[in-house]
Amino acid sequence: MKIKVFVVDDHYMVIEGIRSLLQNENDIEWMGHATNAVSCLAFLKQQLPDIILMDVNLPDVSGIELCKQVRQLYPSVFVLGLSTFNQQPIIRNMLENGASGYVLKNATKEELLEAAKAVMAGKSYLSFDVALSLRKTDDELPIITRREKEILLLIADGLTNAEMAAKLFISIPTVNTHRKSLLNKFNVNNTASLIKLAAKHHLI
Amino acid sequence: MKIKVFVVDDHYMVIEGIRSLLQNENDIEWMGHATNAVSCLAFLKQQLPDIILMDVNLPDVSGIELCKQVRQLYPSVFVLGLSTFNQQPIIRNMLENGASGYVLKNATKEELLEAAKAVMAGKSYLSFDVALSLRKTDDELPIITRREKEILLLIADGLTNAEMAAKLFISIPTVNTHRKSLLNKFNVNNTASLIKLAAKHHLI
DNA sequence: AATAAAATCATCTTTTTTAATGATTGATGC
DNA sequence: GCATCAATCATTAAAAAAGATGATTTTATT
Repeated sequence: MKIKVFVVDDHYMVIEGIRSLLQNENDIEWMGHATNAVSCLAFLKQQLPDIILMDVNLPDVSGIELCKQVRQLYPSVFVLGLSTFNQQPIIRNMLENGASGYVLKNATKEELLEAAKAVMAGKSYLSFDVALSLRKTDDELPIITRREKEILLLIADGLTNAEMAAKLFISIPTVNTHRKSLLNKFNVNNTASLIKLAAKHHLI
Repeated sequence: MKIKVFVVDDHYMVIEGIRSLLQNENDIEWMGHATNAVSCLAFLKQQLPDIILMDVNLPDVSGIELCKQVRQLYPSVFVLGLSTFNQQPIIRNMLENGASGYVLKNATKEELLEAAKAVMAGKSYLSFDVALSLRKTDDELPIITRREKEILLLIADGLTNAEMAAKLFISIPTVNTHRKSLLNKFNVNNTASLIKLAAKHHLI
């Protein structure tokens, strides 16, 4: 029984690369590809693969959203996240939305096959670097509350405390409190460092 | 006379994709690949391709640096930049360091061939989106001076004006002046917006 | 050599942020 | 029901950034 694989990625080179890597594998059946979320969903109405290799950066809908939809509509289809960068929040998000694993684009053929087989066996698979960085992140990225995140985004948009207070219907001292706890949690001394860190972790 | 092509990219999928796309082309001779700058330079000591397809994000040295070195050591070898994202400052930098063009990783086989031929004919080639965004950038990304850039980096590192002044052996008002002209040039009102914008454009 | 651009410094004012402390209310989880 | 945490607000003060203007000295560029 071959593993039916489908790829969603907006880069032809990557699609072609995966196809080329897997084409002579006896265990793999290539079902085709899509370059965006819409055509991926259209394809799934016709046929169901066993595994979708899914890039997280798609031109229309984000891979995270697509992953969520696919898993809801077709629970039998496993999703393997795929991307160039080792971005913890995104990877975390993919996994929370039903992805069975995550491989980076520098994966070898062997790693791809290993991942596919692990997923088909009901296990999950993470590239070594991904697993490593996910573990590290737990310690490094502070846990911030809903409200703090909201404030963070507004700070990044350049609002002053007064503007945020008006926008959120709360008092200026309250905004200030959240702001201070952000600085505390991220262990920085001023807005500049805060925004830089947040940008680095793709929070804004 | 076939065009001899060599690829430098740290993603196997991309290398394999390009190889697969070009392998049946009569005009193209595949010379091999490297996954980092060091092995690329090692290869060039043995043989010289006509064109190097070069990713800008390499694990050891940046593509920009590698491009510069290759062009200095082997002026007959053309470099075509290659990357996932349409990052204006990086692209600009590659071109300034001798690259003959730039293609995105969602390029089709046709586009790759067109780019290769253009480069061999002494022309330069830019993906449509790249050309578009480079033109747009001229208006959108302000030109900042050396000193301003220096200040920008220090602000992002969380230094206060006083700390920067001490570090750069200049007065606090001077730091302030640079800081204000940064806000002016980026057309923002405060540090938060400035850092966010700078991060977006990969300046910090 | 002349012009323009960059880097430097000064003064003064206003706005904003950061800091330090304390306190109340409501929700969540055990 | 009790403990914990999130979210709210208050007061006061110091530090920092932002805004407005003007001026001098290097450094590039033509």
